[in-house]
Parts: sequence; C-alpha cells; structure tokens
Amino acid sequence: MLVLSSLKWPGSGTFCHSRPWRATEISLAGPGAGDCAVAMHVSFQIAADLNRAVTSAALQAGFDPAGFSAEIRTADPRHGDFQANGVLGYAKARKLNPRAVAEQLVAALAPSMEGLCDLSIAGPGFINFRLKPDVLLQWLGRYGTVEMLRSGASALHQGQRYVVDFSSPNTAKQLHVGHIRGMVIGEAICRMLAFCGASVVRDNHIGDWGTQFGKLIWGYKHLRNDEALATDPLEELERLYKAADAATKADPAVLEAARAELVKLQAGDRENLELWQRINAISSGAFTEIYRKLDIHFDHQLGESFYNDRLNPVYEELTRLGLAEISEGALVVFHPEHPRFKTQPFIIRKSDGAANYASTDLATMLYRTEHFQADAIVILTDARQSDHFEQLWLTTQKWFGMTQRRLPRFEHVSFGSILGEDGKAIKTRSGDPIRLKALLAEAEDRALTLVNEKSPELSEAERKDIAAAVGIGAVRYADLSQNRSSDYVFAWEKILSLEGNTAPYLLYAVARIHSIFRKQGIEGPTEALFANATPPETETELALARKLVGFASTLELTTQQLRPHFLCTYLYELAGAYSAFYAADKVLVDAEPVRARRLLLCARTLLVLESGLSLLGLRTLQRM
RNA sequence: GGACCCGUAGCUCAGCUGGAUAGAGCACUUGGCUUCGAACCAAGGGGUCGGGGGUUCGAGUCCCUCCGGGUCUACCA
Repeated sequence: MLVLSSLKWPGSGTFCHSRPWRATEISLAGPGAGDCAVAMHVSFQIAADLNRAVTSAALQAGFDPAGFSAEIRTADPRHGDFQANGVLGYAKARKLNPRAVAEQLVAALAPSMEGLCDLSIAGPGFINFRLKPDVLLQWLGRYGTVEMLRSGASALHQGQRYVVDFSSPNTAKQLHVGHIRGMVIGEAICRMLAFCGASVVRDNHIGDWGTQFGKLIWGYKHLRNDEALATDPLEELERLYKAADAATKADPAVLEAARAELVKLQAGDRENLELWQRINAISSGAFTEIYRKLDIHFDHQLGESFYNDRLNPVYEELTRLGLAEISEGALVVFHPEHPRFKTQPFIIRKSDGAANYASTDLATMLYRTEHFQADAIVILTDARQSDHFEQLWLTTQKWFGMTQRRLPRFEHVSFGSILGEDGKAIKTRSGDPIRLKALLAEAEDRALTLVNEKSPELSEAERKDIAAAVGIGAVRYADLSQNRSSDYVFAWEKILSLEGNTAPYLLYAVARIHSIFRKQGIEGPTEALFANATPPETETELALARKLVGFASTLELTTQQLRPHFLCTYLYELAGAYSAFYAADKVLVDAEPVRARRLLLCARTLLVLESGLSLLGLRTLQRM
C-alpha cells in the first residue's frame, strides 16, 4: 500500500475537488506484484507495469517504502517514453545524493527491465525508460481491435458504477447554444468511462417542475394559437411563456391567476396535470430530435417532478438531525465551518413551502445512492452553479454520515460559458439566445460549402453526408478540445478550420488512412497484411508507434480528471505524428517486411483515431 | 465586502496532483506534389508565463500580496 496514502477520498474534508482514484497507483495494492508481470507479455498500461517494477525494485534496494513513490510520468520524447521522478524527492527528504540513489534503484531494476526498455539516468536523478522497438511492435500486434483496447482499458474503472447527470434542460424552452457544452462533454464522459470499464447510468435530470409552469399554463389557456402549436409546438410554448410572463408583469391580476394555476397543478388538479404532461411531451419530442442529431443517449429521464413525493422525508430527516433550521421562514442548512456558507444558507424549502432545486437535488443524491447503488455521482452544469453543488455536497456528506449511509464520490463537472466574438455571452443580433437547431444547421451548411469546394467529384448525397459529419463534428470538437473550466469564444472560422486542432484535421487523417487500404483493394485492414511486420525503425515510425502506446495513459488521465480535452490533444498529436510519418515514409513499398510494418502502423493509427473520436462522440468518414 | 475561476507568443489555446532548453495552431517568412489524398509536411522568427515577494535542489504549476477580467453571493435553475 505504498502510494495509497496519497489518495484522499471525499468525506475527509477534501470535498468535491478531491482527485480520487489514480489507477496506476491503485494497481500497486496487489501484494508482491512486480517481479514477473513485466516479462510475461506487454500489457496495455505499460506505465502501470513500470510503476510496479520500480516500486518492487525500490523495496529490493532497501528503500523506505513509506517514503517512496515511483512517480512514473510520460516523458518528453527527447528523453524517453516514460520517466520515474520519485528518487528526487526521496533522496532530498533523506539528504542523500539523488544520482547515487537513482543508480541503486536502476541496479535493482535492470533485470526485470530486460527486453522491455533501455534505462538511463539523466540530470539530477531522472530515470528514463525507452521502450524497445520490439516491445512497441508487440503492443501494436496485441491491441489490434476495439475490443482489445476496451479490455485493456477496462481495468481503470472496473466495477465502478457512475451515475452521470447531464444535459438536463428545462421543459418548455428550446435548446440553445448554452446547452451544448453540457450535452457534448457529458456524452463524451459517459462513453469514456464505459470504455474504461465503468457501469454508467446516464440520467437526464429534466427541469420539469418549476415556477414557470404557473405562467405557462395560464398562457396556454388564454393566449395559445392552435395552428402555431400544431406546426412548431415548442416555438409556440416559448412564445406563450414569454407572453404570459409579460402579462403577469403588466397586470397583478394575471400574476395572481398564474400562481393559482401553479397551486392547482401542485395540488393535483386533473386539467392542469394533463396540460403539464402535454407540455412535457412536446418538449421531450423536440429535445429528442436534437439528441438524435448529436447521437446523445440517456438511460433515464428522471426529472425534478420524479422526486415530488421523496422530498418530505428529506426535510424531516435533515430537521431531525439538526442540520436544517428555519430562517426567515425558509428551511435552510448553514455550514458553520465554511467561510462563506456559514452565513449564506442552502435553502432546501422555500418560505412558501414549495420545493426548489436544492430540495430535489438532495432527494436525487439519496435516490442515486440507494436505487442505483452509485459509487460515484457526476453532475455536469456550467460553473455558475458551483456554489450550489458545493453546498449540496457539504450537506450530503453530513446527512449521509449521520445516518450511516454509504457515501458515493461526487464530482461537479463544471464548464465555462460560450462567448460571442465580442467576448460577451453569445446571442443573436436581436439579443435572443442562438438556437441549437439553427446552429447545427449552419454548421452543416458551412461544411457543405467546404466539401463542395474540396471534393466536387463526389455524389451530392455523399457530400451532404460528409458535411453533416464534418459540421456537427466541428462544433462538437470545439466544445471538447478546450479545457472545460474556461469560457470559450465561438468563431466559425476557427472551428471549421482545416488546420490546427480541429475536427476536420482529424477526420482528414482518418479518411487518408482508409484510402491506403482502399488502394490495396480491401475495405479495411486485415491482420494477414502485417504478418511479416518488423519493429519500427525510422524516426517517424518510432515516434508514431510510441504515440500509439500512449493511448493507454491518455485514457487514464482523461477519465481520472473527467476532462475530454486531454483525449483531444492526444488525438491531435497522434494525427500529427501520422502525417509526419506519412510524408516521410512511403507505405506501399515493395519490400514486404517494411510495407507490412508500415501498414500495421496505419491500421493501428486508424483504430486509435476512430476509437478515440467515437469516444468523443464524433462520427468518422471513409472519405471526405 | 466575501468566495470561486481566469491572466502563458500579435491572436486562439496546451502545459498530466512541482521536474530536464515553456509547447501547438492561426498569422508572417521560406522550402516540398509527373510517387500511397497538398483538407498535408518540413524549417524559421516571435515569451520579464499579469507585477512583486516567499517555499524548494528545482515554480507557468504551491503559499502570500497587489493589478486586471469573469462568475456567484436567501427563497430561478
């Protein structure tokens, strides 16, 4: 249990910003691991093998196990494929010569490394590992299908059940550009976690039970246009909401009437309940259309209304436990130990007795823990809701702790806003939000112009299909490729660019590889083509092979931090390494072993690019 | 007032719980297609990592402080 002491789990005061579960470290927990694992066969996570081997060697060399951790990192290619930085800190703490310590470690390590990699010590005591070309070849040979990649990656989150809450729009409103990040990042996170062995429950926590329904129902009853409702129902609902909202502001009597409609709804009035259901159905239909276009899926759609009859027990328990108190008529939770939340309450029931989203979110935490048996709950919303989720998590920890409930991990995956080119929240000229439907249509239009220009020889149907993949992919990739915690500026020119870290560049790399296999007269690669492959030799071959092996570390990093842009950066670098290889080393040469190994590199690049892009939710193309 | 996020090349951004000479793309300069898709590749210039202090063998990364921008701060979500 050498490194596990560095793991902090929620509940010990680290709260939702803790960074749990780093798989290379967890894999150390097996007793006696390390001696033979490396030599047997090359495994998916080579970094984990190295970690085991170095840790084992450290024990053998007589290091103090409590103070040593290998600290395996992917290295700058100039130095090697991986490096172990652990001796530096270890030597410092004991006032030893770091270089001498590194030499001791390498001496103990060398036998187990035979055949795997070359070792070197550099600088003040870095230990560098450079994988042997033959090992690269073995890895490429072994991880040759999506199933093999998945099976290799599955150790990362095996047996963990994640409930992921994403998208979660409000009913009766159109999806606009502000919704897309949560949808796209959420879908990618679900796919990546599932690929890495987790059992993922996708839940669309729809906002279907808010104060907006009073106005909406009043508007529906008094202002609706049946024709508009038939042609574009969601548009009409949105108009009704706006009109009703304006009417309540203009006339106190209308406001009163709208409140009365809400009271009737919440009391179970049959007519209003039916209306509510119809409104939800309309919304749901419109959402589904966009979800289908973006290939986004949910296992459940448990909206706020689902928790209506689960709220009272929450109020009662929290009150009984002394966590909640009445303040200014509302039921609230203060957190005296917190600099801010000691005075800023978490309002879990409004003074008029109605629920708000704190009420439902608490009930939701409980439901996900008990019903879904969640090991981890992941909620995606924009960063402006950070306070709310911090309060929710503080409250949940105390609540579950005092009632001896199992506490799952919790991650609020927050993200920045999408800005217009003026640096302010993106809007249309008239000041309305840009509708997602319109945005996606424009993306496809612009992509079609490009495709028409670049590939006029293709049929119209094919060009349209390509434009859809490129356009939607570009929008999606723009959302994913940037660090989610920062705001980003939306610019068509940038995201549809063919150069740089963009979807079109990656899709082009994929299409170009397909073309090589087409040239061979086959639809896709077959293993027979690589039977005589020799280990990579040229600089560009080696660089590409190393990059491919790095897929394993990238998946670990990406799912550990729930930041898809790590995978984007990796895929971009992989495509770059491929392009350099492609320009420098002709693939279809006469010499059989050379052709075989280059075709192998092509095939595996294709596999990793297509797998990776699919994890991000992008559709790839055979030609473009 | 307080809390959180952000500040890296002219512009847009990476930088993996502190590690080797801070990296990409765009733009700019130059070179490469009668040979596998040039929607590509190669090379070059361009940096007081907002300022200042501190911790450390080592700081873009951690701590303090100041400046600038954003968000949130009692019953919307």
